[in-house]
Amino acid sequence: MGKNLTKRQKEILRHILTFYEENNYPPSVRDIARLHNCSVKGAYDHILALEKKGFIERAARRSRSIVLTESAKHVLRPASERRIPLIGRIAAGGPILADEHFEEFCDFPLDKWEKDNYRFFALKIEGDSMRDAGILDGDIGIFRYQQSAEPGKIIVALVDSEGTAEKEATVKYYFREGRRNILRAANPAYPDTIVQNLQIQGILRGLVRPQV
Amino acid sequence: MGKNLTKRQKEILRHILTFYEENNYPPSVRDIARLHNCSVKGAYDHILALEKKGFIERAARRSRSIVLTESAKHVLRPASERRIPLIGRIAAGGPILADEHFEEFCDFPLDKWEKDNYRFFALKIEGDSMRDAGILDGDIGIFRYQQSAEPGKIIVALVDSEGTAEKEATVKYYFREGRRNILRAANPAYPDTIVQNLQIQGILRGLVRPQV
DNA sequence: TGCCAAATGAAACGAACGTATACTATAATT
DNA sequence: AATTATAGTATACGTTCGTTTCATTTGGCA
Repeated sequence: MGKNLTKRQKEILRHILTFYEENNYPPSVRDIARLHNCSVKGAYDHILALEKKGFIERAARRSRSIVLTESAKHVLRPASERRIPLIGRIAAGGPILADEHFEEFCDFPLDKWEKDNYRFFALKIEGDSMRDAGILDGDIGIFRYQQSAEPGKIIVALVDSEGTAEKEATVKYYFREGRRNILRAANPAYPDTIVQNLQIQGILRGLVRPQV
Repeated sequence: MGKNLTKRQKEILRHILTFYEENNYPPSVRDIARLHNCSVKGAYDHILALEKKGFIERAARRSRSIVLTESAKHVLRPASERRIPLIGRIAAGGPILADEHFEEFCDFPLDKWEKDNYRFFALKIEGDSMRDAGILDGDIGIFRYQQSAEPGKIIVALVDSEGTAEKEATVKYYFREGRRNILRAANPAYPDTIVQNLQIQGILRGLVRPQV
C-alpha cells in the first residue's frame, strides 16, 4: 500500500475522478487520453501503473471498468475534506496523520458540522475512563488535528505504551498546573496523570457510537 | 416524469442497480441481457423504454453510460431505507414515520452498521435524563423503528405533551412490572414514569453527537 | 378465428474500446 | 556507462459494445 504517486499519475487520477463526477460512469482509456491531452497508449500506461500501485481497480477487457480505490480517494481529497481516517496504533515518533496508521475510514457527515480547513481523524475509544463525559467504551471519537489545546478541553495525547516502542493514544481532559500538564479522566475511579512532555494530537469535536 | 413501470422494466432497473453496486461501474447492454436472461435486443428495448420514461439517462453510442435517475432510485429504494429522517414534533395520533414530521434528513453511514430491512429514524435528544447512559443533551439518537421492545432497552415512546394536542417523544429505558410499563431515566434525579398504554416507536441503535 | 401490437430473439454491422508493438526521450539509480 | 522507471507518439489488431435489421412468438381483442 501507500506507494508514491508521480505528478502525472496524480493528474490522471484526478481526471478519472473528474470524469466520474461529471458523468457518473467511469472514463474509457480514450476519454482519459483526451482529458490528459496525450495518446491512447500514454493514458493506458498510466492506467496500468496506477493499477499496479493499487490506486485503481479494473476488469481486463471490460470497457469503463476503472474504479478508484480508497487510497486514491484519500490521495485526491485529503482527510480534512471529507473522509475521516480511523487511526490504529501509533508508531513511535511518527506523526499521527501518516498513512500507515489508517486502519479504515470513518464515513461521517463532517461537512455539516464543520466547514473549515482543519484536518480530522477518528479514534476508537477503549475503556470507561471518560464515562462521565458521555464517552463510553467502543465509541468512536472525532478529533480535530491540532497540537495545542486550551485547558478544560478533551484531547488525544500520545503516551508511551508499556512493553513496546510504540505510543498509545489516550483521551482525557487537559489541564495545566504551573508548568505541569495534567491528564484527567472523566471518571473518579481514575487518578490524574501528570506528564512533562505532552504530545497533544487533537481535540474532541464529535462522537459516533456504533451500537447501544 | 413519474410514468409507470411495467414489471419487467422494474426488474431491469433493479438489475442495473445490482450490477452497479457489485462492480461500481454501469452494465453494458449485454450484461443486462445476461442478468435478465434475455437477448441483447430485448435488453436494449427495455433500456430505450426506461430512458423514454425518465428512469435512466445515457449517452448515445457510449459503452456503459447508463446512470439511474433520482426517480429510479426512489422506485428501487424508498427514502426511509437509506436516509434517516430526523423527526421533529409528532402530531397527535399520527404515525411517527409520516412525512410531515421530517424536519431534515440525517445522512448517516447506516449500511456499515446494519444490513437488514428495518427502518430507521433520528431524534434529537433534549435534556440530561439519559446522561448516565452516555446520552447527553443535544445528541442525535438513531433509532430502529419497531413497536415493541424487550425490557432493558432504550426506547422512544410517545407521551402526551402538556398544553397541546401533540405528543412528545421521550427516550428512556423500558422496563415492565407486571402489566405496567415503566420508563426509567438514566439519571437518578429523574423518577420513573409509569404508563398504561405505551406507544413504543423504536429502540436506540446508534448515536451521533454533533459537538463536544 | 384472424389480426394487430407488443415482446423476443438470432445475427450482423460498424463504432468504441482495451490492448499490443515499435520507437523515442528524459531523469534518476546503480 | 548501463539500467530502470517514467512519459510519450503513432499505428494497428481483435474484442466489446451500441445499434439495426429481419424474423418469430406471444397475448389480447374485435
